Amino acid sequence: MPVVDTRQSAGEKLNARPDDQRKDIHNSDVPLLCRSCEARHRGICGVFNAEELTEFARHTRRVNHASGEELIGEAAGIDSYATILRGVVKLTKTLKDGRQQVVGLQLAPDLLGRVFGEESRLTAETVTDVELCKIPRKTFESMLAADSDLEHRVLLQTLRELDEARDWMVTVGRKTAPEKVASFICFIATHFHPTAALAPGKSVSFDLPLTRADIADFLGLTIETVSRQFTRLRTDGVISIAGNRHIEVADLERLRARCG
Amino acid sequence: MPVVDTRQSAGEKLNARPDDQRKDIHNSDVPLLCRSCEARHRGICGVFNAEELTEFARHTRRVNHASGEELIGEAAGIDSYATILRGVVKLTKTLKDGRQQVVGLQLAPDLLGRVFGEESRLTAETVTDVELCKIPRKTFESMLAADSDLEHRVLLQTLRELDEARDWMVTVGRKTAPEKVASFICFIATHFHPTAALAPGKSVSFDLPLTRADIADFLGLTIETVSRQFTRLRTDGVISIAGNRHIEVADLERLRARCG
DNA sequence: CGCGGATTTGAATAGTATCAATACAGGTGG
DNA sequence: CCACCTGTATTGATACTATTCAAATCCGCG
Repeated sequence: MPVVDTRQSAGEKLNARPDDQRKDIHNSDVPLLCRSCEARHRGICGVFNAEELTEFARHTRRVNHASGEELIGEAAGIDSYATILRGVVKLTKTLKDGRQQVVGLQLAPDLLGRVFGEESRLTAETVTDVELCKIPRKTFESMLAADSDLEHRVLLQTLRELDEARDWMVTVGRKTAPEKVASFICFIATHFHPTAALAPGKSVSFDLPLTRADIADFLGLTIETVSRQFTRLRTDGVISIAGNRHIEVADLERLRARCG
Repeated sequence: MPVVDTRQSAGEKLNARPDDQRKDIHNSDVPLLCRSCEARHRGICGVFNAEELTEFARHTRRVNHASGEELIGEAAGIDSYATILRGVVKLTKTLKDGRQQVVGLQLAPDLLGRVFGEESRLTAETVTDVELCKIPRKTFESMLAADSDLEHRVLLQTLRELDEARDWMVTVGRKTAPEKVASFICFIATHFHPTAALAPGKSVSFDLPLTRADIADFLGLTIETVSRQFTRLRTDGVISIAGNRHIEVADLERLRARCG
């Protein structure tokens, strides 16, 4: 079953803080680069006022990555953190013989990088074109040590990731292949296109950010099984598929009924 | 593969803070209840100096629970947090038809309860006799808001839980039944009996805190399959079993070789 | 010692993986 | 604009792992 997205309530919690009005008044002083940035409101840097943001932006650097690039390798040293501005990143773990498991999906405005970790315990790889706002590791860590509001936001994101990971453990560990695939489509529909979830009865359509191979690695299945389940959902009239990636869900409730 | 336990380094990080010596000088002022408490050093309350601890202890209450008791129900309101002083607690999620997945195991000195969560998204159940140090929800949350060191410790625990959850996703999603069971025994040996991990070549023995049913729910298998794999490990001479629960691992490396 | 729950063992079955071949989509260059 | 080409996805036949159902055995405990 899909997670309740805590981002909304997290934002409210922070916006309720007393010093927040001041931040809004200084809106016009925010760095040019940040002014149109969505992450500034919902992401990690949302805790900063104009002054802090200027200082922060001095160290950041926007970087683009094509789909399929490895951002962080397993057991690689971490030299920077990044906020995702656009696109989707998959977090994977790989066994010695090559079997792979996707352990998380991140998108704007998530923070990328395991805080307080000496080295990465997983691989981060882009699955779409991605735009990042990078900041050097040391810089971010000292800001984190100095700013407990910033650390608070990191905690909120970490808690959300933990909730999500645990939801997926149920799906991966206890659901059947048909249920897994239905759950995956539900997950994408509700998390990547939040408006969809709010229109019960209406049809929802979107592009899957992942290949069948990625979906298989996410669900602990093979590509063939994933494909067969997509076909089954299509022939049963629960979804329609256009050009492999584009999915239209006629009725989310009917899909949910198949999630176990 | 087992996680590197971050508790040690977390403790060091905090102990390195400048105000820490002061805390030690006042050791004799710590509340009687806390003085012999292991959790005070490694757990959440390790951030407090004597004064703070006295204030903290004014709100806490020690509670005992027998094995098999439900501490928090799924979708139940949370009215208190607790530090585990002794015993093991399993965190589970259940599908509508009763299929269950264990999504985490907690033991002393872990904090029990999803911070900033309106209601629990999982069930917490004791699997051994358990002793808790409970504190009312509101009290703990206001301390959390006021004390960023406390929040820092919560963040460290959350990060550790996230790492662990992701490790298990690989095991549950991508390993075979024999590998899953071997991984589980390894996990218990290294996490619940940390000294064991430090004695390569030497035999390790311990009691499993979980029943076959719990292990099955943890690994996404059936009891029968778990049992068969235990038998196989026994007949292969990798482990020996006494009275169902007691396990002796002759050579951890041989067990590790079967973890995939 | 005997009871009840937990565990082990066995045989049959179902579900998913594997191996192999085909079809399709999307991009490239003529 | 179309034909080609490559990587991706689908489909099919078979093998195998883990589940299911059933029965026997073991363990802890009164």
